Amino acid sequence: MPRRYWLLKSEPDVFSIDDLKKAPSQRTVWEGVRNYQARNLLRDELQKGDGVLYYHSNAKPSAVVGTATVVRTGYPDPAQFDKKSDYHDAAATEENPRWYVVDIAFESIFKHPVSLETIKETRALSEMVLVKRSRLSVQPVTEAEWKLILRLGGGS
DNA sequence: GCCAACGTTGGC
DNA sequence: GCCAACGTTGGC
Repeated sequence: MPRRYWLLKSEPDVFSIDDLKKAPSQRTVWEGVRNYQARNLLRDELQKGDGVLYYHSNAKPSAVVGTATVVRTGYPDPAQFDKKSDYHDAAATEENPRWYVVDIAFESIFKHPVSLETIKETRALSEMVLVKRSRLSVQPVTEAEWKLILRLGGGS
């Protein structure tokens, strides 16, 4: 399987790319996804080594702000079993987990964040899931989209 | 902070 | 299985 590409959304107030850069080993568990379609992608599709566009949603401005790498494939989200967590799910059990996570590692912060506005204005990016189905928080990205966004981001 | 879009729940 | 009610996301 060749390397694939994904876009992951996070609100910077909750967990920004700077938080990822400062995290231990510059890694994090991508916890808290509570949408079935996104869950299926995390559980079944994201592979070690895949590229991640890190997107800040609910931000000023909302933008792709850098990149990360998948470093561990899907496994049950520990937070669903944690009664004290905001992400606790009473219907989930260790035998029958409902939600999944991957681990990602920091890769780069763009010199120039690629804003949603720019993405909408760029014809070659107009088919991105981000534009078409804006609410999905884990999305596939094509290789062409990946390359163009990295170019627009101007490196790290 | 508003609210449109969209996903989920649950009664029937 | 339909669909109204409700909750959440996320751009603006």
